[in-house]
Amino acid sequence: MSETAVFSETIEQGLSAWMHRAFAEVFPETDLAALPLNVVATTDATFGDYQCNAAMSAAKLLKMKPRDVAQAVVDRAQLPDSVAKLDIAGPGFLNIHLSSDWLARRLEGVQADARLGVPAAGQGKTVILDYSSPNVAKPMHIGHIRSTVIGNALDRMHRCLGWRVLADNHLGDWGTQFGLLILGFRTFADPAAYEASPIEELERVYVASYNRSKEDEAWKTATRAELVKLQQGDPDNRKLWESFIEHSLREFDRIYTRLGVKFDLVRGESYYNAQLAGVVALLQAQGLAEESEGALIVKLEAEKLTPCLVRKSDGGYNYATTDIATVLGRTAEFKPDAIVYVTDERQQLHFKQFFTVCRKLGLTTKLQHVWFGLMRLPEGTFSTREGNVIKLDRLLDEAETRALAIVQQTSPAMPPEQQREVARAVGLGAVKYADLSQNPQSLVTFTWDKALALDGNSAPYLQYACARIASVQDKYRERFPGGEPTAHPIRLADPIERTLGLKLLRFADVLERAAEQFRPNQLADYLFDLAQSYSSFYQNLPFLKAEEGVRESRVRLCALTARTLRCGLDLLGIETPARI
RNA sequence: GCCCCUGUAGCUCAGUUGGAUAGAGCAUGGGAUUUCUAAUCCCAGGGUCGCAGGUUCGAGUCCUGCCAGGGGCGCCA
Repeated sequence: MSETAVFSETIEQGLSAWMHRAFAEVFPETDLAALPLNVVATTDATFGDYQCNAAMSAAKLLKMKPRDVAQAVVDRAQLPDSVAKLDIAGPGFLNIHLSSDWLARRLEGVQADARLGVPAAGQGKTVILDYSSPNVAKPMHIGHIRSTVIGNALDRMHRCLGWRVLADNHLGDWGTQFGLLILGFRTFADPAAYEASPIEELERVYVASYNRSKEDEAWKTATRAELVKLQQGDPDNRKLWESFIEHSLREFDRIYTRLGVKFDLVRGESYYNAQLAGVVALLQAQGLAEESEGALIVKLEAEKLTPCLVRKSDGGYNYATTDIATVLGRTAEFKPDAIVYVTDERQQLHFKQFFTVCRKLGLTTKLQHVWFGLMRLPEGTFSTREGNVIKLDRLLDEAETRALAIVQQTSPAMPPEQQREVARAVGLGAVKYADLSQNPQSLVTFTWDKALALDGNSAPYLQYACARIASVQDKYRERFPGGEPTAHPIRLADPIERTLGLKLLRFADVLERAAEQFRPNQLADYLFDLAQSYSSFYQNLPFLKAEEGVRESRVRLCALTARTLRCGLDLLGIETPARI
């Protein structure tokens, strides 16, 4: 959606602006700028379509009773074309009833708009999204899916809103693990196995080397020496390191292709190596860093944070230094308005520390840590070292297998090739949706049944709704050849179709809020709600058998629903097969 | 010991940043199909929002304390 926006504001934004004007006109002597005068959708349709709660919060400032404030607004506010009725309920709720005719015209406008009524809120702004970021030489497992899938949804959502997005895969391609890997590789690796299945072999080597380091001090020292050699540019170690990265990237790319994830930049930690000494020098020059126990730290006592370590006592640098160098590099090169990191909850303190250090360096770019709950197994956490990981490939395979069984059962007439294609989209969609429909910050315990749910609030339900609509459109063309739905106006006569129309028009508001709050689950919730409204509409109202005019209006609502669902699912990285 | 997060129906989870009678899905019970894809729809039961105080017109949401679980706390990332 790169076209110029037709709609400069959403419905909530339009109504909120109206309420601002109304309050300013009715109470010109009081400054209400600090109050939240925004309009939101009602929680219950019986109250109306949208509501404004400002009268109650303004009451104290105005030294009036909340109901009197509301009454004054109702008495004196000019109703815009969109509003049919404004009334008061309870302690002072202002309930807004939109004109059905206005809604219908708006729906027609949205249908004609390539951007589905979504304003380009991010036009001219740049955001760098740092997500996925797996460690080289380790397999991608179910713990990586959250960062990848959530990050990619945020990526797509921001692009849709007109942002210039730079998705950067900040690979873990530098650090202590390479000492273990290099020595381990020379000692334990099987070249044939490495050729055949590089990551698996590297994983085996890593675990063996790690285990030995725990019981063999000499081994541990030797791995450190290999790391130092690598960092000093030793050609042999360098060559091995490059080989690890190359093989890992090939494997990662295969999974990213499978997941439909693309990055604009793949710059690992090693990309910033040359800048690390300069970062530390800068911190020292500004008097921010000081020596402590042989290491160099930035004290953050005023911020009530523990110190941030920027250089180890052995002279090596660690991740805080790398992250600072990365921010400095990114701001210099791309001038972003925001940099967003998507990682698990364990890194909260680290980001607080390193954001604070960035502020002390005078950096003003918005820095945002979007964290999500760590994925656990029912029996506890998992790790490569423990060897109890569930690999991402296996999860995706299992998803497709389960979906295929259902496709074969419900669509036996479909050609096998197409069944597999549908099962692929449905299975992957189910896995992604299971993650995206949840508040990112909630704790997640992995179970197969939960991750692969194919019924209820799940991607297949939404995909099914899309497939039904495609079928409706086919039937329409078949039975009414030459019929042109858009030649007829949209009407919202029945309450069920009015509800559907109202929900369709909320898309832009939901998308903006979900992106602003970095919460794809708000979009997922909305899509499910929309699909439920559609299913109810589909089940309870005839359209192909309705009279001309009503029929076309309903077919248009179907078409707009399909586009909204497709667009929304696409923003979540979920495909919608034409048929299921 | 200190800091962060989580606690909502039998289970899995939402809850638009303080709004109206706390909502979905799964599971359970009942109903709907000669007609647009039944992976559907309609209806019902099911709640001390961890516990106790506080703030105010109004608290699942904010503040304090406690309980339970998870995570973190300078040389891993």
